[in-house]
Amino acid sequence: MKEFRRLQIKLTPQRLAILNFLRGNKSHPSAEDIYKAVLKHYPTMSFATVYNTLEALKSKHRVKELKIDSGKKRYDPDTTKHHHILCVKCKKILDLHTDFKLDVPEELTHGFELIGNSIEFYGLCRKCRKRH
Amino acid sequence: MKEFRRLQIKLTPQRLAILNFLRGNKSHPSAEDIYKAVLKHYPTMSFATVYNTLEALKSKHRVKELKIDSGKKRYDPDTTKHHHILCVKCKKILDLHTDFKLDVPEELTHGFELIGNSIEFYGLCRKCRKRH
DNA sequence: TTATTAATTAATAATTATTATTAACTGATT
DNA sequence: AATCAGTTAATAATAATTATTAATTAATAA
Repeated sequence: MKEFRRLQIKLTPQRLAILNFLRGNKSHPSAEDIYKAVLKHYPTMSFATVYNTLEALKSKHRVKELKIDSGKKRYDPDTTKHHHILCVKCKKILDLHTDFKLDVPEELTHGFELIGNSIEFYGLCRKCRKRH
Repeated sequence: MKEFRRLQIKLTPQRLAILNFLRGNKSHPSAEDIYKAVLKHYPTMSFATVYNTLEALKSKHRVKELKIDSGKKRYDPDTTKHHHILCVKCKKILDLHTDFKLDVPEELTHGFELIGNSIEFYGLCRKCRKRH
């Protein structure tokens, strides 16, 4: 649909399926999560297509890759500025919509041209706290 | 040496070699970087030992695992509170020793018990800026 | 609408990073 | 010096991701 036309990438049923799964999704899924979910409705989906599509969406800033969960990438369709909390036990990720001011003094940037930043919080979610 | 005795893990030449390589090292090496470097002086070193030792040092809070570089873990022997800047092109990581106050309003934590946080900056280093 | 073409799919192989297994070995304690 | 528990290192296994490529398909132009 016109959404994809705006993205300047080809509209395919596979991509539509992935985008539909991601739309409004707050679970911060991994590539595997996406693959498994979309597979149900689209049994010929391949892993390569998931990665291809994520790459396309990433390059169009329609999805953000999170590095918070070491070992695997997690994806977030919400590209507005916000941060995350990871439960170190169950690996659940929740959003944290607050704005933090991070002013870096020029003399500490080592000559870097700063592009962006990300803030992650680590903790124990309610369920995992109960389970001791 | 007594350093290791304090760590309550056995002193072995391999571990000593790894610790010596890490000591004061500001390059934020990956496991492979460490392996290759130590291999020069210690040709029987195995990858498993690098990972074992890193695990041991991590559990004793003598080294911190960084998730800033997606796809691989990087390690930092400086465990004092500080942050990092990653060059998105050459993947160089530099330290940023500034303190940022991150007060998270209770009502936004989703019931999480917060343990810690980390802040990463992304940018282009001087060299990579020049190389357009 | 159809033909063309350039991008995409999906099967598969390859790669990269990490973890697991285990027999031989070795440092620390007795 | 002997014992033993922890460690090494070779290797296999796993997990996540990227690369390859022939067949397919969406977008565009005729």
